[in-house]
Amino acid sequence: MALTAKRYTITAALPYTNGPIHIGHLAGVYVPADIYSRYLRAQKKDVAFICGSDEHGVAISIRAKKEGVSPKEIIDKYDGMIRKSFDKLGISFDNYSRTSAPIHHETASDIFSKMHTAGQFVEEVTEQLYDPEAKQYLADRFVTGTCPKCNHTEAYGDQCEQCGSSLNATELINPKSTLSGAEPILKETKHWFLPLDQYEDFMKEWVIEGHKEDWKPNVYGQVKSWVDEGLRPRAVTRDLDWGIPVPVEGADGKVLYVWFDAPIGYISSTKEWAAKNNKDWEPYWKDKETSLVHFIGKDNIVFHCIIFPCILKAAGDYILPENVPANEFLNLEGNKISTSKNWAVWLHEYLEEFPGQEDVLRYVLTANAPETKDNDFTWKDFQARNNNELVAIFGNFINRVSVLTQKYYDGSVPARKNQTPEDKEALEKMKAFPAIIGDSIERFRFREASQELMNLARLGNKYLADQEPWKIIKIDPTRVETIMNIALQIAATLATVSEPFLPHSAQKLRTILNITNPTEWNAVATTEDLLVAGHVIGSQELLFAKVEDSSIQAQLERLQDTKKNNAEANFELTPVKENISFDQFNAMDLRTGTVIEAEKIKKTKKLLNLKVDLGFEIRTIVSGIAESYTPEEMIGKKVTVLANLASRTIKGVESQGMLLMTENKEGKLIVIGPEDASIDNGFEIN
RNA sequence: CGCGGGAUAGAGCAGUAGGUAGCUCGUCGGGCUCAUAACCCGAAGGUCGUAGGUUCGAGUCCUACUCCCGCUACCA
Repeated sequence: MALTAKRYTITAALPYTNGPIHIGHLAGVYVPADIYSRYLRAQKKDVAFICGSDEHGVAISIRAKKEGVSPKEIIDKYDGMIRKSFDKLGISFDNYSRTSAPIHHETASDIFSKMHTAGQFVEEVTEQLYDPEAKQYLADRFVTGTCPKCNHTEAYGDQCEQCGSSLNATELINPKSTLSGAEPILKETKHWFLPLDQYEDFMKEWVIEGHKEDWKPNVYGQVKSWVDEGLRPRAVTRDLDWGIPVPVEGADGKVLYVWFDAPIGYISSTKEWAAKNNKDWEPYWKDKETSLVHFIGKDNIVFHCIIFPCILKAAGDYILPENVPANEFLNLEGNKISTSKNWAVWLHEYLEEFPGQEDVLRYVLTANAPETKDNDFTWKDFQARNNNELVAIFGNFINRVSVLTQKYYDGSVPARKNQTPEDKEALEKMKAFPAIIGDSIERFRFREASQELMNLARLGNKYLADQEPWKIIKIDPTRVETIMNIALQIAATLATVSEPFLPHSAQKLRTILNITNPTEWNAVATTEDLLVAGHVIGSQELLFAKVEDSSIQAQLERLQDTKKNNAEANFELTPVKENISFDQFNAMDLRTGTVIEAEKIKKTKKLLNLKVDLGFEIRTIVSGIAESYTPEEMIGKKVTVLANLASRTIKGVESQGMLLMTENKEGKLIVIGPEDASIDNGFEIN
């Protein structure tokens, strides 16, 4: 146990107010952060658990434009929704702020100004692509056009997904802005850069040397790779109209980059909290005896482990994070969670559909948390975890104890008399649990901690099964008093140690046991009687409810519907292209052929290397269909080939033609080929 | 392309100084009946991603490769 810090500042990644909260966010960040914070409070530590809505950035601005509303309407909607659902789930933030709040604008501007005055930024004028219609500078990703290498017509400004080449947006042929469709122009713009290259020594000493042992491998490895590659200056401003104005003269139309302002949101949220509670915020960010911990998802590692710490370092007299326990990602029923595809379990919907079962979600997401690698959330697993663990092990133990106590003693806790070695062993094991669970939590192993919690309930069940009070009561009623007393002590221990994981259930359990002052976490091991003899427990009720097949079925059906709806929504016939002359048509040489060999091109997602028999010769053709067809499926397939397309070398393979394909509603590519078996290879199509 | 993480029983995971492969759920068998058909005991089930190497001995160290995820591209 090494909770030596004087106080703790715990942050959870600021949710982006571009959509509601889903299970991925919860499993990755909010549930573990909440368990950690609740545990620290149980340890009587001084804790500030800080979060807030992240409301700036280009995505919100674009979304507002598309929906024809103001950015404020978007952020107000989701900020409200997110707050409410967090609250219902029992995420115990000490303060939840928002980056559109005046205090945040002040704080972020202030930090920027100070750094600017101290000469901590580098100014640079660069040429960037600009959409004259949308009146906006464009990130590379927002430009599409024809790939100069493979002629793919839908290459992105940074990379062509067909041939895999990295591109510069300026290289694209016929570039188009994805915002307005206009052709982007180059325009000069000035930006402020944080010279991260000057912080390499600092990063090496602080993380590479200093946190080799205590940071998670995924976090440490990621940081190390960045530092080893060499850090480059990073722009901290953007040309946008939505965000915090750059507080420097001549910076009209520029705002702070969201990744500069968002983490500062932790500081402003702390300030807001301190002001409300008549506290001083500064020790929580500046006192060396404060332990700062950031809970985030893996996509955020570089910002929280490199950029933000460098900002804190540059801003002066701030502390650095003690640990950044980033989690991996959670998938849903085998597919990536996606806000835009509505492939998610939304917290606000869950709370309505599973009323009173907030803790079930908390438990399932903890027990199956993506701590070391991506994990999969399935409704079947959700049901199993609830019915087989929470209900069958934890809930059932409590019910057994409560029923027997009511039955034998009218709810009054009996006294402990002569103890057998088994009794003593059970009590000893029980007393060890707070430390065991605490140790796991302190090492950020929440999955393990939740299993230890369950093991305590198992201990209770086993003790009852071994001692068989329902049998002994007929032979030796005095002995049963001791047995039930011990079982009740275990139940009371559960009431204490389950609180960080299952706060609602812990409360319910306290009601069942009629506990008003629960034994403190660290006192369990030293307290003789958590429930004293004569204490009258409350009325019997079930701690957890079963999840029926029907409600799981309903959730699965909804996901099926989502898939269907997505397919329908994305289905859009492209308009007919401009007319071409007969000669142009005639210029294309289309031939029938048969695939005779097919293999996946290594290190690519989509490419197959095909050998196609055209009758008069065998062609090598590279085709981007690997996500729709396996090599085995392609072999023997009749296909249509554009035979006189200029050859291209893709991934080192010379492709001599192109297969004709179409795409179905699900996005699967379908080969267009002659179906009639009488058609031989090499025949012309016209 | 580069870099990081992961790959261990049907599923989810431990295995962090190299020495006979463990846990939870599920499955099968048994016991019990206080308990939400709950609980307790036992069994089956793994060539530890692939191929080499170091070693008396490798899930654990080295090399190469394969697959999944992420970062580089503001989705935790």
